[in-house]
Amino acid sequence: MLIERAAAMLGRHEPVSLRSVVAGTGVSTMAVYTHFDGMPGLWRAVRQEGFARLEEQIAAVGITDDAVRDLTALGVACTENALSAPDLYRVMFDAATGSEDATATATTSAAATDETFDALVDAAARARAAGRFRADIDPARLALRWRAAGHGLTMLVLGGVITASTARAEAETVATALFVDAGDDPDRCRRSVAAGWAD
Amino acid sequence: MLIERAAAMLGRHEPVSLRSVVAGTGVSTMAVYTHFDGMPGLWRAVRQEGFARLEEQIAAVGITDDAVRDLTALGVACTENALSAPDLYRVMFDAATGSEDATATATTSAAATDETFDALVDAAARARAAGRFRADIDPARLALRWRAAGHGLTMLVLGGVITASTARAEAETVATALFVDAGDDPDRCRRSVAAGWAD
DNA sequence: GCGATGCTATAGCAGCGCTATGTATTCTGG
DNA sequence: CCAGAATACATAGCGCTGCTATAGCATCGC
Repeated sequence: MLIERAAAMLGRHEPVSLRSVVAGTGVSTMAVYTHFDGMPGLWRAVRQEGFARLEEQIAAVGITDDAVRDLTALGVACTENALSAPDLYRVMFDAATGSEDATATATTSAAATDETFDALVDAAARARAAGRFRADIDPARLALRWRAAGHGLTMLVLGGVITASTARAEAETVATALFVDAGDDPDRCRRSVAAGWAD
Repeated sequence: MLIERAAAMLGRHEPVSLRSVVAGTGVSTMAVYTHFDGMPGLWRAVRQEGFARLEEQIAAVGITDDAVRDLTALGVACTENALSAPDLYRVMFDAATGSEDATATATTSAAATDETFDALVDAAARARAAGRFRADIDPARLALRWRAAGHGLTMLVLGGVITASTARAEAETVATALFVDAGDDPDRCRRSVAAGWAD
């Protein structure tokens, strides 16, 4: 399928153009228009494919009785997904790539993000129910803070500003700071966060 | 100059192309090649212009005796700079935009980031010297955490995933969590962070 | 004054996304 | 089972992109 092909070319740092993506497949450029309504539609499909892969990786994170570990591990899964396919990640979250209308991209990203984001919110809610976080903590807000911080570190890695190992170390500190701020016990939080990276 | 023109067109959401940027200026397309070595060079120049403006806005943040407030305010200045010119911010930090070689963009961003980043590191160092942070805190690492979190929230706003007001609220919580984690007194930290937004 | 050097304008290249058009193929109704 | 309708296809070409080769012009050193 053209979507997988586009994603593969993206990973190989090859330019993905209307003509290059259909070259060798035997199909013509018109197929892109009948199936995807043009290149913006193909980018949209690639974006959804990226979110599907992210969702898959998110689902692979097991649920344990340590919800704080789970919450950490979910964030780690997002980051690992991004670093394993940087260009795809950029297509997913950067409205400029694919030169599509920014608002359309935003809608797609926001909707697709919600699904993968639910897992983090659930983990945060479970942690609160287990007494790890204060009762007045909004799980969605806490998950957003954690996800946004990870997203920022990831984007800086993708932009070449910092290295992946630096981001890894700082993410651990940030996670601990956020979760302790939400009410978790510092020592216990540190252990849970560390466990979140231990596969 | 073509750089300002390109930045202005970027802000007006107009497509910035070789021909469109020179249209009306009287100069020919060749000027872009003699002065900027092609479109990638022009994007590089626009990026530097963006960092210059950011540096200007960073410099406008006054130094007070409350270094934590200053550190917060510097992060706020970065965010405000981004939201006031979203497309320019994307060009600055997104390697894909301008379709330049990713590594070259990374080098430019990393180097230019260092200069604007120094102000945050200095503020963090002053806060540590004032006893607000623990002695074992690395100012550069703490500043990176704060900046990365703000960057992540900003990118999500630019991507349409969250609103600016949501980012504003979460940034305050994140800043407090990070600075308290670094050793600051919770109540005092909250006041300083809040003051960071109060212009 | 004059040759040399550097900048500029023009024309044209290959590539891009996209569309109009004619053809083939596949569903659908009787 | 077959005619008619609807859909998907390949081709050719449009206007645009970044870029470059060439020719003309200005300026500077001597």
